Amino acid sequence: MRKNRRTCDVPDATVLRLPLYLEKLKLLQAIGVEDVSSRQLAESLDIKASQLRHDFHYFGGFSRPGRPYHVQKLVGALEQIIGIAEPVPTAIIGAGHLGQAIANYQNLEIQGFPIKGIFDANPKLVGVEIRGQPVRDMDELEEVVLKEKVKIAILTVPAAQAQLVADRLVKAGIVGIFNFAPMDLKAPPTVAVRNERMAVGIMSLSFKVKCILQNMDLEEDI
Amino acid sequence: MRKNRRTCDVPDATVLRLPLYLEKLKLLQAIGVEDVSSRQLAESLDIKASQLRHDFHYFGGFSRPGRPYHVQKLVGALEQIIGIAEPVPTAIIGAGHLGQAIANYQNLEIQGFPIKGIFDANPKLVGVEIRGQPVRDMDELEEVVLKEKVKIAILTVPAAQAQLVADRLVKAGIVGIFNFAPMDLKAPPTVAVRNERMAVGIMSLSFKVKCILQNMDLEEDI
DNA sequence: GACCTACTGTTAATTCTTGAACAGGTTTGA
DNA sequence: TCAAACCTGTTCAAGAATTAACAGTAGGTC
Repeated sequence: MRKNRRTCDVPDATVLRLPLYLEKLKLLQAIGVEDVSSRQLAESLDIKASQLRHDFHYFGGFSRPGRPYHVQKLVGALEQIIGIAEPVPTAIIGAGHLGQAIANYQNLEIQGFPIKGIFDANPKLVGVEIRGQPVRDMDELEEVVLKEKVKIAILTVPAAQAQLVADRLVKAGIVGIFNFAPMDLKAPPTVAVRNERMAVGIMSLSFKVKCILQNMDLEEDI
Repeated sequence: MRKNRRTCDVPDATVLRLPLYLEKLKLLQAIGVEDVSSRQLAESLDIKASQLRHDFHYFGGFSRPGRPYHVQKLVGALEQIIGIAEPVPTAIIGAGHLGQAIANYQNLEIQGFPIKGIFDANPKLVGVEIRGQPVRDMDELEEVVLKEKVKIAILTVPAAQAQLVADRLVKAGIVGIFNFAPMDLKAPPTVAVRNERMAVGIMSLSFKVKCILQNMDLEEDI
């Protein structure tokens, strides 16, 4: 019991690296590599080996000292830790371009997030088939969430409706919300929310672009 | 000159918050608010006021001591810093669902990133109109980048082609690449790259979901 | 004018992250 | 059997980021 609790008390920075480790390891697995050392794995991810071992140390016991990691075991362990050892039923709310883009992204299913429902309020979209399943009316939301035991909702509705929909999802028993609407959602602490902001991404890129251009100008002046 | 250089020597963590500040400030501006204190602004963003002042301190001189910030001035200053005071010509490479979703996201243009070209290798997509402009063939890429002075490219092509396209973009003189392909791009240091990984987002969410579910189980057991 | 309140810019302290170091354990090969 | 080459788990130091504290200014009010 204590161990479970400890497993969750991990820095965010580490949690964000776990998927990267998993991805690389699956790649290695696919080409038949059996063992990998912390140095090899870290190098391919452009981080320090000590950091990787440090990260793994939060969970402990991925290898025995002296031996490199066993790729397959490590993949299994990471899937357990991330919580995708069992598929996590997922729904997409909002079947606009972004919702469709995500629904069509087949890797989602492979990575452990089968799409159990796609919803939209627009009657023109309801009924349209996306990757073999129909877009459903928002009315069916609670019913499907309950029946399919949906745990995670991917929210791609307009900002104006995002909080409203989120409240419905929370009431329906959703545990995690992946929000693409350009606004920060509020939810009780029993629901995990991740706000994905495209604007943040492109603006932080723009900042760096501006710096590069300035430096180029400076060097020209010399 | 020195000041410019200093302006770029800012922690990533701070840079990532600048767009959030800007967004909130624009909202305030839209409803006619003229002044805002660090405490008010920080509270609405769920961060500490001291952190906000600390962030602004890297650039300096947004207000004079004793007086709150002037919303309009602050918006202008942040736009300068982020590099969107002048529009930044942008292109989208890959007109699949994700590319179309981004192209249709009108806020991009408003926020300073006008789309000067949408490209795809698929002949079936070439010519299709998206928000008033045709999808172009990849052959035209270099020409358009040069003519329209495109600075940032949004990459939504399959992982297998991402690096190839990126190399072409770099050669063509692109300064920033916003990469949505599930792989880390390599580029020379004169080109800023931001790799956006959806898998990382949903998996880190899954980790938290798992922790919440475990804690709920634990409490039930008591 | 004097005082009180609200505010910023700046520095100092604290907390979090990262990176280095090292104490063993394992295998290989002479 | 012993040494050399690797390897991990763990601890410790260095470096960043966040938060708190404070000095000093501005404006309002009596």
